[in-house]
Amino acid sequence: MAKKPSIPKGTRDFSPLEVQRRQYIMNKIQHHFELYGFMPIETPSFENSDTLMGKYGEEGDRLIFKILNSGEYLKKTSPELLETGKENQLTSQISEKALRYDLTVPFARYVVQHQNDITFPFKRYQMQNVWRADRPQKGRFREFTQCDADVVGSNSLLQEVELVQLYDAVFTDLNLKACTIKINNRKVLAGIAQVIGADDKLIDFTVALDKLDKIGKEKVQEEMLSKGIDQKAIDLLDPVFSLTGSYADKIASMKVLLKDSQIGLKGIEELEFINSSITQMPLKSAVLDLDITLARGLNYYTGCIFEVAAPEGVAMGSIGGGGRYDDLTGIFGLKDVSGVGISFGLDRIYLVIEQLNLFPDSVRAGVEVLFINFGKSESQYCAGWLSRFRESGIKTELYPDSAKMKKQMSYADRNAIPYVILAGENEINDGKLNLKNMASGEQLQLTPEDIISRLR
RNA sequence: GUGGUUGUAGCUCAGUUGGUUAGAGCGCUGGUUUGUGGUGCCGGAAGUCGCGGGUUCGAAUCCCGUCUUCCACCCCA
Repeated sequence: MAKKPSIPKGTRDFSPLEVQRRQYIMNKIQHHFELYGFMPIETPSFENSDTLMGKYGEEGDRLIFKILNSGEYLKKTSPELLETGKENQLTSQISEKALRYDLTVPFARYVVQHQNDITFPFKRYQMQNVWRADRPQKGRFREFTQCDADVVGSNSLLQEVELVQLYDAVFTDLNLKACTIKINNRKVLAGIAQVIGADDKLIDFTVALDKLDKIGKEKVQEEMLSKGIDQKAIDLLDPVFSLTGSYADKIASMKVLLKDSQIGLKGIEELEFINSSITQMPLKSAVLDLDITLARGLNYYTGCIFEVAAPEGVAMGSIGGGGRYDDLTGIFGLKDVSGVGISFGLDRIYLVIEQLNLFPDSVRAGVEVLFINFGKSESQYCAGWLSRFRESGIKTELYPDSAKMKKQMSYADRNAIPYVILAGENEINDGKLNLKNMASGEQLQLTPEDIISRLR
């Protein structure tokens, strides 16, 4: 046998059942996107490199899949550059295109490029693959699907409120109870950094703080120290480390800490508004939780940030994330257009639903009815009814060969086809069909019309 | 990018201190009354033991390299 073919690491094939289940999730998400007034768009799988590079931070740039130029790609570069190995310069010379890393940046590019055709505020959704040159691990792939909904051209905090409700609506519909929607605000983080006198270390500070629930207070403090944040500043952070209680309690203590930071208080005010709005229209199954340590999110976020954690007991990274970005389109030359959006991680949601056994049995591939093939004349008799069944919306197939009954029956069995129809000489003479229920074994001689009305 | 882990039939895995034709279960396939599947019984096909190199009389087994799997870190959906 020839060497077995394979696929690149971090990619997957999907079986019929898996595709069916992915579509089940996507259909729910799409349904709610549209209920909330979002319109679909699609963008190319790859963009010009300069559209993507520099938007996700240094780490992000490293993880962008670059596409090698076609033709004589070394022509533009010089031997010296190859020798010295200055990768950044070299990459930009031999690669001018890259696979998209997320859907938000291409969307910002889309908005700027088509600004004259767009009526603001513009609400779009997009469900497409993205690629990251990451090392695969649990729930992490190099090719995966994101489902994004964003609004650009509105500063209103009502958008944030709606997006929280949208998260809740989708997860409720997927029967994924008790997801935690964590919320924080970049302004609050900036405020804290300001108050402790570490404005210039904002990124290091937030990255370290983000790890609090994972590695604990001591380790976080160590990391901050090692990044050059001084002990006095870290001492000032104590109230943040020991923040407990309800959303409102946390807000109250943060107000005290941030009393001298204008930007910090602005962030608190935003968080307060969202909470009071949600309190008036309670979520159906998700929990909104203020998490001051939540810092992640890409470079471009400026206001509220979101992250969704799977239900308790499921070990999985975040299954969704998003936030407000005030100036993403500014990078592409369109000022003063604020955007806010959320993303659903299809692949991780799939894994969570699978682990919790929440895929409905009705989500399955394959037909509902198999006609057993008894031979040429019998299958011709069936052929007419096949079309009638299909026109009635019943997924139907005829076994292609007049193979042994055993083989045909076990085909039905293994494909979990619920009904089999036997039509041999006797049935043809009576003008009937023999309908067999595979689960119960029950068999009935019925007219084709009877069967259609039963199955429809 | 860092650290660890894995790779033997289609699938899940055994394989003893390196020693004759590499095994099991499941699956596949044929038979078991010629119009009846999921359980039984009997038979069969299928693996240059991830790939490349090395040590050895001899390597699935030891060494080196490489790719792959999975996990943690970094980062993220």
